[in-house]
Amino acid sequence: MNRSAASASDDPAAPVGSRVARAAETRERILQAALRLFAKRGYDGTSVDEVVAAAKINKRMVYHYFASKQGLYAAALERVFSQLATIESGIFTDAPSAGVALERLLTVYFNFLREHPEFVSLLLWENLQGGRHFKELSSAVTKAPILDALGKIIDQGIASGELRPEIDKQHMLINLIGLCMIYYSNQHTLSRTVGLDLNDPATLEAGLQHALRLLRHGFLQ
Amino acid sequence: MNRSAASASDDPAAPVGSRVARAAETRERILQAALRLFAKRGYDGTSVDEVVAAAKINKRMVYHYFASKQGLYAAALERVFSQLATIESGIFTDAPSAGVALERLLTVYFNFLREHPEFVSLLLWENLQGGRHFKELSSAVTKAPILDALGKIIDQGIASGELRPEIDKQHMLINLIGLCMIYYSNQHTLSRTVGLDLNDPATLEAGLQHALRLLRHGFLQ
Amino acid sequence: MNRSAASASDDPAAPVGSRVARAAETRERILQAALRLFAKRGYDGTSVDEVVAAAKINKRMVYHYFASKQGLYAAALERVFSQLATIESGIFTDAPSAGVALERLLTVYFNFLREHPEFVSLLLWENLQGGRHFKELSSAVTKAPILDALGKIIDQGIASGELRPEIDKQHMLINLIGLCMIYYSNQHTLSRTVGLDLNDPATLEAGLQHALRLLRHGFLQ
Amino acid sequence: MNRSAASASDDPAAPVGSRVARAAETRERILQAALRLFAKRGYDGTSVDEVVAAAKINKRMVYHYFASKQGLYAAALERVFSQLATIESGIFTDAPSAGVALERLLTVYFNFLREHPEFVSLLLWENLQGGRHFKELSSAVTKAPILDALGKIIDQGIASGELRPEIDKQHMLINLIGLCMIYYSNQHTLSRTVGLDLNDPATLEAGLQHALRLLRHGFLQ
DNA sequence: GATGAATGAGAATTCATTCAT
DNA sequence: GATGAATGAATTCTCATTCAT
Repeated sequence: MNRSAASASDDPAAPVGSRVARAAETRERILQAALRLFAKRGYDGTSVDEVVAAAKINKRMVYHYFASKQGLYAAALERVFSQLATIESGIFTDAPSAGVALERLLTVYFNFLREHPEFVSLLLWENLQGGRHFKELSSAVTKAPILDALGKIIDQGIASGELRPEIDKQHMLINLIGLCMIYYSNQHTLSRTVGLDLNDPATLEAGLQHALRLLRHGFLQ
Repeated sequence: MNRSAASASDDPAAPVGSRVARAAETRERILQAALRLFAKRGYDGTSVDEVVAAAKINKRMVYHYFASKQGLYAAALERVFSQLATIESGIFTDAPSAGVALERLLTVYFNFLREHPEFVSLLLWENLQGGRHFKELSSAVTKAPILDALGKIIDQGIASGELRPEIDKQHMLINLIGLCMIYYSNQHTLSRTVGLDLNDPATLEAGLQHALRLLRHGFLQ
Repeated sequence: MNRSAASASDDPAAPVGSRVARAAETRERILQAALRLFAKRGYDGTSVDEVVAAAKINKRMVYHYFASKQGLYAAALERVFSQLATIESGIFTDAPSAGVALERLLTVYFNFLREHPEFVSLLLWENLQGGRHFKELSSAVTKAPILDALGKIIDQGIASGELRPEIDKQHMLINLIGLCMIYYSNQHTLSRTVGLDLNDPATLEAGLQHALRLLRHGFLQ
Repeated sequence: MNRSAASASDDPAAPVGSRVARAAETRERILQAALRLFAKRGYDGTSVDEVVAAAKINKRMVYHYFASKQGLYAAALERVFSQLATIESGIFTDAPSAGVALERLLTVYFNFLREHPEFVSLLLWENLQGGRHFKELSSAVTKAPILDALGKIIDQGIASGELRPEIDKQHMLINLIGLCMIYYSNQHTLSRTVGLDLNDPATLEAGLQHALRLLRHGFLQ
């Protein structure tokens, strides 16, 4: 968090103000502007000119650093995904039980989505486009690092009799993500459909608690 | 030919083959083409020319019937939402218990999404665009007709002691939708992230069963 | 000759001033402008904007009628080649002898090139580009219609003992074209290299006569 | 590496590996790349970036050594023309007769064109552009060195009665060049028009022989 | 109701050239 | 001498929309 995305100019080998530093800064400015605009308006809804205007750079630089609009989009996608990796650490390691670990995961993921709307947006845009660019990313970025840990937790929980034995780690992860994602992916339509303001922090908090209880107990008494 | 996809030409006041009928058919052809293209490529990714080519009509007709590209998109959105109304009937009315009713709702919704990919797509496109057009639609279309029925079911279930008392009808509906939607909204990225082919019917069926069990029991033994 | 290239608006079915007529006129104006500019500056040296400015039409019309810059170039190439077909008629039909026929051909071709600089230019540009677009043209346009007639003339001339027996119709045609073409294809460099103004009609006339004599007698006494 | 294509690094004053030598080598690499690309794609079809990529040098170097793209083109043109000077030597000096000398000239020129396609290309590009850059070259390069020798040969041939007296040295040279050049300048279009593969060495050899016979005897028996 | 030609603004991308280091 | 980042104008082509018929 204190290691900002624009780390390029923090490189000690590239002193502030040097050509290399300013170049990296330019690249980063473009990427940030693109990230914001792609998230807000999608790939087709964003023009290179808008990115250029937002980043206050010469248009040619976009092609200098990213080769094409598609390349710029791919870079933005990669950047946003690498943020997700910050979640994993410490969720499971010191959890007193499998149940607590799963609840922590739901909580952390729910809050991550709230704090990273560009992640949600880019993820959905990408899926709507058939996941084209996502397929090009290295699996280091796209693989859920949580999955392995989650598998162990679930195995232990089942073995100890804490968790129901039919639980599958892959579908469990999807369930967890679905319970969180829906509050952000369908925020605008759901707000109207169910008559709740899903932009209101209190509503979101209530949603998280509701999902946690569902997870723990199901709906049955 | 006289049994077009849409209901327009079925209007008894518009005899088949009449000018009025052909006019309605033209309108319907445009709307169907737009629906498909908007779902596939989104608003910005679809050009009026593509719709015109797909519908095999004169470009001017789009503006005749829908005034603008935005109008066409709104019509497509409305059409796709009206499909959702087909769900409600008969889910709750003859359910033996509240639990069964909720499980039925999850099942029906899950399968509805599978069979209506354009609904999923347009819904997500719309949310990504801030729900602008959705807000313009009449609440007859956007209100979840299930919500009232769901509320009664839940109230009864809680009263009878079948359901846990903290269950909230609005968040419950969101939970249900989230458990279903995630399989379609994030199909492409999740397939890679968790290593499952979410396009495979068997995988989807397993996902539905997993969600149903979670709903019923939670994860705890 | 009195059937101008812009024949579209002469179509009796399309009265002058009608929409169809004006549309054809627009297409023709674009083609004429393109012809002139491509001949003068080549494919890469000509911008669509320049064509648009010269034709005084909206840029979109170029793509409406010719789909792409390449399509426009191909149309120009085809147009210029169809002009060549005007040569053939009556060169050989009433020639008193094979020798006279060959000399007439040289003369007519030489003068055709003089009067059709765009033909020369486009032909050379096309060869420099590897003949790409030429290959796409229908053979009706690209086949030398003279070749068959020339073959007969030469056969008769050889049979009657008028012509040397080793003469080959294909290489003979190439020789004839080469003797003419060089005066136009290399006009600027040759003018300086040999110290003649190849733009001067008198010089060109002298060149034609020199080529005719060479053709008739060779250089030997 | 120390035997570069150009003569620059052979300069004894610039020892191999010295800064001067490497500088000359850089210049030469640029020139060679430019030569090849200008010949293949023409002036407008070649971008400085392509030259830079082909020569694997820094873009700034082009401007350092050649001031501008035009300067680079002029240098390429000059280089290619200086190759032509290699023809002259020894064609006429020991020819047994004027006729043999002319035939040798045709043969040598024909083969020179075959072996120097960049010469043909650049020559034609230049003519199509109106000979602009050619006019800027020093006459040492552009003057046909053969012309004087050819004049003497022809004068002697006419005087001795070997050659026809109306032969003009300038038009004669043009005739000779035309008979050769056409096989290369119009290679692609003629191949299709006359139905011969002008890329085939055997066809070219037949063409040369045909031209030689025409030169010697004309077409008449 | 239906047609297709026409428009001008804007799309992504590339151009030759210069700058600071 | 050599580097590569930076520039602004120009490139081909597409956009949503309107016009006259």
